[in-house]
Amino acid sequence: MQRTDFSKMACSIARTLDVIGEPWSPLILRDVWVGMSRFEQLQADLGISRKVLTERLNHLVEHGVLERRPYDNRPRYEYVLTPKGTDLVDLLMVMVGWGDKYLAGEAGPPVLYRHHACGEIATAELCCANCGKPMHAKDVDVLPGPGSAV
Amino acid sequence: MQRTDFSKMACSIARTLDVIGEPWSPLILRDVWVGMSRFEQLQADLGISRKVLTERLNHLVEHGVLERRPYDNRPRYEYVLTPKGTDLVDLLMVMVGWGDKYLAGEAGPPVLYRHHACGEIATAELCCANCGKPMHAKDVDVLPGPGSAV
DNA sequence: TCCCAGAGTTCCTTGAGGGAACCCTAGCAG
DNA sequence: CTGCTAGGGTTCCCTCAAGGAACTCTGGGA
Repeated sequence: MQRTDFSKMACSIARTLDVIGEPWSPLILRDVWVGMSRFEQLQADLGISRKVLTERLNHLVEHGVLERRPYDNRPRYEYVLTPKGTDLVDLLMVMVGWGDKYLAGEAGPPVLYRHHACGEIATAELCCANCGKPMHAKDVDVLPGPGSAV
Repeated sequence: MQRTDFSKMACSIARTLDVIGEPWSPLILRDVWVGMSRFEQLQADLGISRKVLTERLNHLVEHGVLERRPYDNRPRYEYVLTPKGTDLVDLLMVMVGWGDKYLAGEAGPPVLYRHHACGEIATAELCCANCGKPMHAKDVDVLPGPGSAV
C-alpha cells in the first residue's frame, strides 16, 4: 500500500495503480497468467516475503482481479485470473513490449508470443478500437471527459 | 526503490518495473505527457513530497525516460519525454483503458482521447503487429525466448 | 540592498518490506 | 490414535523508504 491513497484521484491511471501499483503485484499477475497459481509456487518463484505475498493476494482478490478457490479437501487454495484480471494482462503485454525494446540487451527477449490468429511470433501494438490504425502518444489529443475533476 | 532489485530478473516486466514501478512514477509521466514539465507544477499537482519527487525525476532521467533541460538563464529546468519515455505512454493509455472500464464508476472516464487518424473519440486496443488482429491474453501462446533464464 | 521564485536538500517520524520462525489444518503411516 | 508431513498462512523484529516541514542556493528585478 502506498502511503498516499491514489484511489480517490480523478485519474484512471491513479485508480489502476491503486489496484496493481504496489511492488510485486504485476509479477504475481504474470506468474498466475502463465499457470503458477499456488502460494508456495509463487513464493518460491518470486522470492517474495510470505507476509507481503499474503497481503498482495488478498488485495488482488478484494479488487476482483484474482479468485481464490479451493483445490482439495484439505485447506488448499489456488489463485486464478478473473475476467477483470485477464484484461489486466494487456498491461503486462505492453510492459513486456517496452522492456523487450529497451531493456532486453544482447540476450534478446526472455519470452515470445505466438499469436493464434496468424500463427506467427509477434509483438503487441496499440491500435484505435474505432479505425484500427496505430494509436500512440502522438496520435491523440487528450480532452477532459465526463468524470473530470474540473 | 523497491527493497528487492527487479532489474536483474530475466523478465521484461520486472525490468520495466525497475524503471517505472516505484510509487508516483507513472503519475509523473502522465503529468509530463500532458504538458506539466516543471518541478513546482508537478509537486503542486500531485501533492508528492519534494524529496520523493526529486528522487523519481533523477531516476527517470538516469534511465533515459525523461530529459532535464534548462529553460532560463537562471537555474530553472523542465522535464520532457524522450522517445523512450514517449513509448512508455502506451503503457499509460492501457492503464487508462482498464481503469476506465472497471473503476470509473458513474461519473465516467476523466479524460478522453481523440484519434488523429480518424478524428473520433476512441479507446486503445492491443493488436498483433504482424496481422493487425486483436491480441489479448487468450490469443497468444507464451514461449521461452532467447533471453530466457533457463 | 532587499526580496522573490524555482528547484532542490536536510532532517525527523512513521510505517511498509524483508526475513525468519512459528502455527493450524487435513491426510496418511504405523 | 499418535506422530509426521505439506500447503498456506501469521507473528515478530529490524531496517529503510515515504511524508512532511523547514532550510538552502541561485540569479533576476524593484
